[in-house]
Amino acid sequence: MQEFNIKDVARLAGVSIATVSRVLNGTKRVNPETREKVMKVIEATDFRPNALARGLISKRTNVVGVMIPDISNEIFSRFVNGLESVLEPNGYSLFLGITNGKEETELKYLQLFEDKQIDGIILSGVSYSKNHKHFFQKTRMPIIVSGQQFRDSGIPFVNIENVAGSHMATTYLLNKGHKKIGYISAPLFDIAVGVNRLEGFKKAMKEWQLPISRQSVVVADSFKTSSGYDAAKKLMELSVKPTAIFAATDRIAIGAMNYLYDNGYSIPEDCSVIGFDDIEVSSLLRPSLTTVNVDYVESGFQSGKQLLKLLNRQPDEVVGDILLMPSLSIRNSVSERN
Amino acid sequence: MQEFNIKDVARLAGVSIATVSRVLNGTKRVNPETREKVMKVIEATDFRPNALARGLISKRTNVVGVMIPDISNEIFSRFVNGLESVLEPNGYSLFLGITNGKEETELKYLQLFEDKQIDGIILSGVSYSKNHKHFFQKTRMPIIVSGQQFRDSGIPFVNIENVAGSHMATTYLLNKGHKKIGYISAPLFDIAVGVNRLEGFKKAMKEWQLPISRQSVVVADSFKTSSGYDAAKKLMELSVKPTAIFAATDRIAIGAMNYLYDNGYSIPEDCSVIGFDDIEVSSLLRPSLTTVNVDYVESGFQSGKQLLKLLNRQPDEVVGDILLMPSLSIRNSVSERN
DNA sequence: TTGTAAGCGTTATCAA
DNA sequence: TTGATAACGCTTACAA
Repeated sequence: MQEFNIKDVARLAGVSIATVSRVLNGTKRVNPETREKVMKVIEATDFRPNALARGLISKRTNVVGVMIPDISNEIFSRFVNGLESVLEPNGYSLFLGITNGKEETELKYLQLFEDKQIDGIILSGVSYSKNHKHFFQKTRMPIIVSGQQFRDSGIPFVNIENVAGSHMATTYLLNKGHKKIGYISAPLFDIAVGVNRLEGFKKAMKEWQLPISRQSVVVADSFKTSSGYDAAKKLMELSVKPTAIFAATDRIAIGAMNYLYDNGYSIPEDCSVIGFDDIEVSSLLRPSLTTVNVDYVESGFQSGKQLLKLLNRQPDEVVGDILLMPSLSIRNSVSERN
Repeated sequence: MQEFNIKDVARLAGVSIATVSRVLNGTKRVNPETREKVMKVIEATDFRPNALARGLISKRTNVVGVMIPDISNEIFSRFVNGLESVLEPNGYSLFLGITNGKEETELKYLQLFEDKQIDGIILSGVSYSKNHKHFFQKTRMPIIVSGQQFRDSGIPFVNIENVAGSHMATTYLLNKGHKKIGYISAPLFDIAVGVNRLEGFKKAMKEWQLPISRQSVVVADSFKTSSGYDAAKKLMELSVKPTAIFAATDRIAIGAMNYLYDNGYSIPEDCSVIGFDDIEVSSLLRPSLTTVNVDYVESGFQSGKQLLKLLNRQPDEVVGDILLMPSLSIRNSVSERN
């Protein structure tokens, strides 16, 4: 590949390879004159040191491994975006592991990260099996997990205040006069998005001393739009129709909106809709979707920052967890109700 | 990092490191018994060879560098998705370079790819300066470029039939009876999306012997929704309003739709809208957007396949270019007109 | 079939 | 301040 190596540079500059290495790394003192001489050769030959050889001995590769289930999901791509914005300026590049949600692939990448002597790992949307746990216990790699937390693993996390977020959305609806609120939950195997967001809804309803009928909470089959569509159907076919629907994710909310649209309900007059995530589409829809804004770019940014802390930490320094507070993006899908 | 190395395995198995290496690589014949013995130690110790050391000598890293301007842009994230779906099963992992459109960052990653002895490069949405050209001429790395083409570079490309696509969309409008069509072009510095798509529009109009007034073609300031909004405003303020708007990208089309919606025009009754790309939102909008479907996942898939060909090619084998034909996604934003 | 030993291109250690 | 030289962990001739 590269014709030139450090040996050639040393020869051309009339010094030893050790000196060239010192110039390259800025380590230790080098006589300005020799330094100049070497630099000239380096520039003239366009020499660049082999990163593999470098990493082999120095044990540092300046690469961070990122593992996510799906890059074409906006939530993760924005996360990676935020990650990159803090890691790149600090000299780290990204090694991307896309798992498609398969545990087997997850474990494969975890091993690959070690094989390649990557400096640190960022995880988001990955499972937490016995095998994972085993890996986490054995490895010495710095790890940050985002959008979830691995209980008792000691792995620092960056997560969203999901409970507070849905509490916020529910309270907003309640303040607007809605009492009959239908909740479309995300699948409950997802603790953060499924369980926690439902919890925030229940909490707010309880605070207003409003009962939650069994039928008014529908658990969507998946995170897809179509599941929101189906769930909204169930909700609107109840004898007591809700005046507002709160969906655990924007995608699900959009499915619900489409059901309403397709069946002649006007939004928000006949039924208000509120979502969670604030994906890009939400502001583009007409009516635009009122939703809980989660800054996934920021989440990536913070995750990257935490990893940098782990990478540069002092022996006794502790890197804590981070919880990001969502906010409300008020748009046009919710109206007043008496 | 890894406590164990090949030496330890060799010692524990009572063989030489060369034998362990042979077992590891399946190269050359190894006595089944010794092989068994070694395998047992490998499994018992959970030994995994150091990829850096391996790459250093073998000159292969099983890593492909991917360079794109923005991962949070759906078009690129789907592209990466397609790429991964063909590269991962073939044993390659992705090294991701996000450039944010900065030439400086592009060049940095190009060098990084070489430093890290990456096996091949996939480029999409990158510029083509003198420096780039220089790099491409010097490097021996297999490269595939997608969504664009580097003239006279000899670099195989995978691209979309942009001219045919917009010709198709225009013809569709014409067949629906539209004669006064407003075209919102993407910025013209982008050859593929700006120039080529405009060309297809003009071609179709010419075939129908319809004149194109100067005002009926508006070049958007950017690829953003807001630019589509502004452009639609210009179009609808003309003395002769168009009965249909063709926007060079869905994002721009959505901006146009929002302008129409906000100003009391109903779609498609008052004005039809057609887009290009078929991003996810388009099917979610109400009315859903009729648009030219471009399969970016497929584009990534094909790019990956072409790179694999380059990586495994015979000395005299030629890897050609690929042009992907888009199709029409007919939805509800276009109506008949007399 | 197996082992010895020479690299791969760096950094790090120790003298000089 | 500089230069030999020994690692780093592996693959691969070449010998045995």
